[in-house]
Amino acid sequence: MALSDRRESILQIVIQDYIETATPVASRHVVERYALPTSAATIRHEMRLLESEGYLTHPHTSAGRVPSNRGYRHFVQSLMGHAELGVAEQATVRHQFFQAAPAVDEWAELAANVLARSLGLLAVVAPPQPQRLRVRQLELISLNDLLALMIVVVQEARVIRQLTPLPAPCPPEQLDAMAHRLNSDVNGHDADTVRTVPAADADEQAVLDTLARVLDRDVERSGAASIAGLGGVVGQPEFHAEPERSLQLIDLVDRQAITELVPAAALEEGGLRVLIGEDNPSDLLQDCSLVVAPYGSAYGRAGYVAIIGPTRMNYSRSVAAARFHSALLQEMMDTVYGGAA
Amino acid sequence: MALSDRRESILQIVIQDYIETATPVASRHVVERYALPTSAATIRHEMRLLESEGYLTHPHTSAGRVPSNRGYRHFVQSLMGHAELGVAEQATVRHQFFQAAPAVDEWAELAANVLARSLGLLAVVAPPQPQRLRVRQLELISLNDLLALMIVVVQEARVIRQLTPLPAPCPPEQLDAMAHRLNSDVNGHDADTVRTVPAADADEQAVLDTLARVLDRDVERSGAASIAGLGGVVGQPEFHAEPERSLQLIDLVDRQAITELVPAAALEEGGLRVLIGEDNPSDLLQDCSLVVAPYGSAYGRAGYVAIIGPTRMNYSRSVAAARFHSALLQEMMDTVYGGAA
DNA sequence: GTTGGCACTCTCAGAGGGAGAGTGCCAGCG
DNA sequence: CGCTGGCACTCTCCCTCTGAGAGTGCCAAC
Repeated sequence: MALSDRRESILQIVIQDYIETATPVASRHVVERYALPTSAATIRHEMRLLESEGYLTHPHTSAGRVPSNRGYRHFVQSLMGHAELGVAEQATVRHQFFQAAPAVDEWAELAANVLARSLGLLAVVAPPQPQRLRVRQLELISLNDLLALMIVVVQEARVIRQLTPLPAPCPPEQLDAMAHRLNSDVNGHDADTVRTVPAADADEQAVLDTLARVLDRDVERSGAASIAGLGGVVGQPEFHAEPERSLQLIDLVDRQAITELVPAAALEEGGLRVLIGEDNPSDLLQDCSLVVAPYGSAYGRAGYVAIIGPTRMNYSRSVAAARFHSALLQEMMDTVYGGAA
Repeated sequence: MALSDRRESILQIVIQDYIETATPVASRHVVERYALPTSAATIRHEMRLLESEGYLTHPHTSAGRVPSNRGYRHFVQSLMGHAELGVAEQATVRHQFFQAAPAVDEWAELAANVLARSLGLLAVVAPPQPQRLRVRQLELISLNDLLALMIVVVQEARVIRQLTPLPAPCPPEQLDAMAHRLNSDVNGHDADTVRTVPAADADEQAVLDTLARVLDRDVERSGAASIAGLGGVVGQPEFHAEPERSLQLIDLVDRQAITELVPAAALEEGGLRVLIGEDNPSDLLQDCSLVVAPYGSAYGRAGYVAIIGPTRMNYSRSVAAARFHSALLQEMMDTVYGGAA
């Protein structure tokens, strides 16, 4: 059922006002604040119809109107338009990335921090997960005769450090020689092919075993997402009323398990998605919304930029910010990896 | 003023009971639960004296007794004894460290996680901060003609990654040659001496500049502490009553600024310290206690293991765990760096 | 020094009541 | 037919009051 123009703009006003004030919106308030040419009674009448169509709700008889999830969904799809981050803000963010020029692994963290600060919501940024890691350079640093620090630079622009025990004593010069010898053998190899490289002695075997293991392990671990903005989101009024929910969320962030909240299905299509309330599979997010923007699918399982907040979040800003950051991360990855995929 | 034996044991019972139950301890409860050979009235009499001496307090007339900060302090100094972690628990933790054999930078994170889980409190583990970083090995990986990924292995067993723009186009082979050339020039140098190395051309100058900058920058950054257990600590009953305080704490953790709460003075003496309530300089911790165990002072500014929780924390377990983990980290650093300091 | 008894104090939870905020509806008007 | 002002109605919120319960403080007796 299509909504009349006036009804749509009233819906828009109610939603925007509620997003801003977090208190139920009264008919009189709407008329006064937005200087509408109608009376409160008329607005009440329209609101009543909007409610019967499922776009608004009523906490109790004598309260103002609150958007329903259906209302938010309509707002996101048709009403809010296609906002972009302001030019100045875009420039500031780009500056932070290119000026600080952080290490590749820290892009996600920087992005999460910037997003969390600017939106006051929870931001989760997960880097793409390569299917496999290929060795680019192997370094062995002797710590003592029986222990070496292995440093592996992989083609996927990550660096892995790992302590490696050596079964037979191996002085520094010998270790250097081994590293030199192995480098040509393992260059470009992934975990599986590293396992087929023949070893000259027990120490070499130990090094190769460790190498294969860390290449496998880091494929898993690389999914480690950066999280920021917990303080902002649990400070939102909707969390004051329900401390248990805050605790659950805090615990999830604390255990770095927040990624469970982002359903894999949301990443498959490749585009930006907004999950509102019960759209979320997780119980914890039944009163929350999730904005997900995937990126970097060319480099393995896609990474994403996600924003989590109460359903009463500023969708316009959130969507614009998520879109901008995912595009920026995509652009930076393309610069660094080139067509490496 | 010295306490009689009986009064001391009553104080001990009250503190331990309160630590366990988090509710004010009544005289009758003490007699019944601990099967004392006296009547409740006698206990009341003793408690009254303990209160007049400042070891206990009274939330209100008809409530049981609660330890005062002075009481906790006396408990920590004289009553709780010198507990050690159980042998089985020690073995489990050691196993986690040696089995997973995480990279050096991840020790702190692992320690924080283990501590937080086992104590249910906030754990902060900061690695020692070297005064300066010295280059051990420099790698340059060509991303395109104008952009290189610099990887610096420093003697302090850390690895730094940094994107480096190149003012003049530089093909991969040339970059390799430059890295090779520079390696002998910068080996063993710190930021200051790197700045004195002469450059052959603009690209080399750019690389050296970046190198000096990151060596400086990472000295700061290496202080980045690992934090875990936020969920556990804000779940404690003392935080339910004061949501603002929880929010402040959450925000501090979120901003990674929790290290501000650990006063530098506590690290100077070198031994384990317990700061109770108003011992803490921070306002936020007026009702909390902090257990700090420094380690690794031989490798720069000392790192530490810190436990933060309500004053009603299990001091015995916390102190034992902090002591054990700081010793373990010290031991692991000694293994890896040898006498490198 | 220890004990039982008893009055006293304070909290906590639930009930009641008035003020305030907003709606729903109706009758009248352009 | 849509819009408007008016008014009754409902629900929350906050304040107060009250009774039950928990523990202490003190006293007189052992």
